[in-house]
Amino acid sequence: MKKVTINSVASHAGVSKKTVSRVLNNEPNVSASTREKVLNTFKELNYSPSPIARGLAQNRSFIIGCIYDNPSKSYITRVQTGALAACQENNYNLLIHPCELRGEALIENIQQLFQTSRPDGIVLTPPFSDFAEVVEFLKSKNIPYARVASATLKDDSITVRSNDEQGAFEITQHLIELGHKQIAFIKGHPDHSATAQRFKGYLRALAQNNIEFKDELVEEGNFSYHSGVDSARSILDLSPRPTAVFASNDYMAAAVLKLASQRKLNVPDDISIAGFDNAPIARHIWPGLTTIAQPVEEMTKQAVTQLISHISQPQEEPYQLTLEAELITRESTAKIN
Amino acid sequence: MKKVTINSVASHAGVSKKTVSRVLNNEPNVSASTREKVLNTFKELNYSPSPIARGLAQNRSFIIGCIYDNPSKSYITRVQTGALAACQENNYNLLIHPCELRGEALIENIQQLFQTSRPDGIVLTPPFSDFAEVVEFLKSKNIPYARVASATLKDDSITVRSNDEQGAFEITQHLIELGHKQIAFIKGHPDHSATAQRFKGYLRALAQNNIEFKDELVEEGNFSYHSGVDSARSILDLSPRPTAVFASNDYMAAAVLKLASQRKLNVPDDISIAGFDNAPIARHIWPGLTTIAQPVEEMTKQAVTQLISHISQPQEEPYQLTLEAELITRESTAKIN
DNA sequence: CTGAAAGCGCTTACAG
DNA sequence: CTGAAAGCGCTTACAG
Repeated sequence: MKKVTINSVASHAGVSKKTVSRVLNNEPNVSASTREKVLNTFKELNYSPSPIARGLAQNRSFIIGCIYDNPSKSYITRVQTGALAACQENNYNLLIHPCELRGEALIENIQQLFQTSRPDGIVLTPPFSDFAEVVEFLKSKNIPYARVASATLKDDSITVRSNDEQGAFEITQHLIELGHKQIAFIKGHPDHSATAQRFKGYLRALAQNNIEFKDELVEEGNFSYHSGVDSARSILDLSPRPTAVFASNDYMAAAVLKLASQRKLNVPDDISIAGFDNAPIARHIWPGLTTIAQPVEEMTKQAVTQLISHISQPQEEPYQLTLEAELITRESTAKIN
Repeated sequence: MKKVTINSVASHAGVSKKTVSRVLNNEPNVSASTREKVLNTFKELNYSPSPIARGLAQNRSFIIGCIYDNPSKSYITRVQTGALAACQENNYNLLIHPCELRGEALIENIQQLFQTSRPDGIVLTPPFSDFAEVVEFLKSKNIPYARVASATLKDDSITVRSNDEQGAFEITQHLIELGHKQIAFIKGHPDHSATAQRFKGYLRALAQNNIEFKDELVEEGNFSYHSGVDSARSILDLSPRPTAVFASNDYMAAAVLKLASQRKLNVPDDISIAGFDNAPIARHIWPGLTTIAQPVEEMTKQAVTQLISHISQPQEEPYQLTLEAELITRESTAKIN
């Protein structure tokens, strides 16, 4: 069977291919009868227009590329969910392209993406949202992009973030209100802007309550479960042992919980544990983790929706939005004994 | 700045565009000096060929589409990891396209994908790997596809599976060897072929050890954590309470563990719990879950690698491979008290 | 309301 | 070893 193209349809329907194209794109200036004739031919020949040909003619691919390098798989899943929602609403498709932030060939890797495909726009997720090198590259290539959860890099592009500093403040405040003063903190990945933001929120809450900051209570993690295990070990070995631990994400908090359980510590009676992100694991373990719910799906959906609308008609005003995070209290935090 | 195309390069280098195309594609029959001249022009003009134009001319997109509908996010993440590895090795890109198996418009949804993009091939993951309607559709459209973890549907296409029945047999055998006879079982999603396979393995182990099968020990889950909670409730309410629970995946097993912990049951002393998949959560919780490690990434990578090679040159022999699953024992299972 | 021509940026098939 | 022509399947810009 031969491939059916706009030409087959045109000749079969006895019209020009321009008219077929008009019907295809719902353009005006086609008589009702002609339109119907063409529509029937579509069905008869089982015609389906080639997106590649349209792409070449219009210089568009209807593809959004998602660039990420994130130790938290569940974060990526949520990003994808949000991005897909926006794409589906707009007849776009989503291409995923993980990159290694610290790889030798980051920019080459992204260039590679554009050599093999040509997304109409890129959604940048942490840590790339704040990575000047990548942002500059996209700008130099004139590729539309949107940034999710950026915090530090000033850039007049589409940006949707949540208030990490405030979230970290609130959860620390929550621990303080429960009577905790010795609150250990596990930092996230140093390349992620959220890491500094969450640390800031922690510091602000301590300061506001006149609690002395102690460097020995702070551990360097990297958002991975594994790094949480290492940090937990150091923290639980401290003497006196802190009465609470605030980890910069739920994976690391889960690691603290696991290690504490292994050591027969009772959570929250012996030690309170809090996380960040409201990842699935936060409610899948026992006790459930007190955490900060970030609207990751919503942030990404908003960012991609704006990106797509910007692609069709570039806007003057850059779209910048900050969504609020929300404290979720579960069983892992309690009043100090 | 004007867009630089094969024409700009050709005229700038003083050759025909066919020659430029030859250099681009590393074809022979270009003199070393000409090749170098063209290569230099590439750099000088910062030329990057248009994948869309090439796609139209070659009728290829260098895109693989991944179709899925899976309640387990971590499974999807692993599928993506494997598919991406294969794509990257072959200069392909990965498009993700979730579908609702039970949505009214499943086929329309997939058709939609082909109206907005045109992947060169499709990788089908559970439950679609065994879904005749989808397979038939792709076949009718002459779209190359590969199936991951299919178990029941006979189809002479590229298929990579793991031995779910044997894995389930082994983990049940493991529980039996620990002295358990009252082993509850939580089924997976009825639309997934793995569900029946895992149940079969459970039954075979019981039979082989002359343990009577009891219907009341079997709960219907759907692979989601939430369904695990419901099933766990019923199981823990049984009297006498089973001494072990084998859940068809780790999420549901984690749910059993959480509920047991909430009820102050000690795992594994009061009750042993086993899962399936070796999802991250299996090692992130305490006690760690005894489970079956399935090589999901490897299965998908193999499937996509074969798919891509089949796209370039269709093979006669269909590629069919079965990988073995492996029992991982952790702290959640122990000798019966 | 309709269509013929040119073009998107490449490759294929052929000629020399 | 090199290139002119035609074509991939659409859209754009223009003419009527």
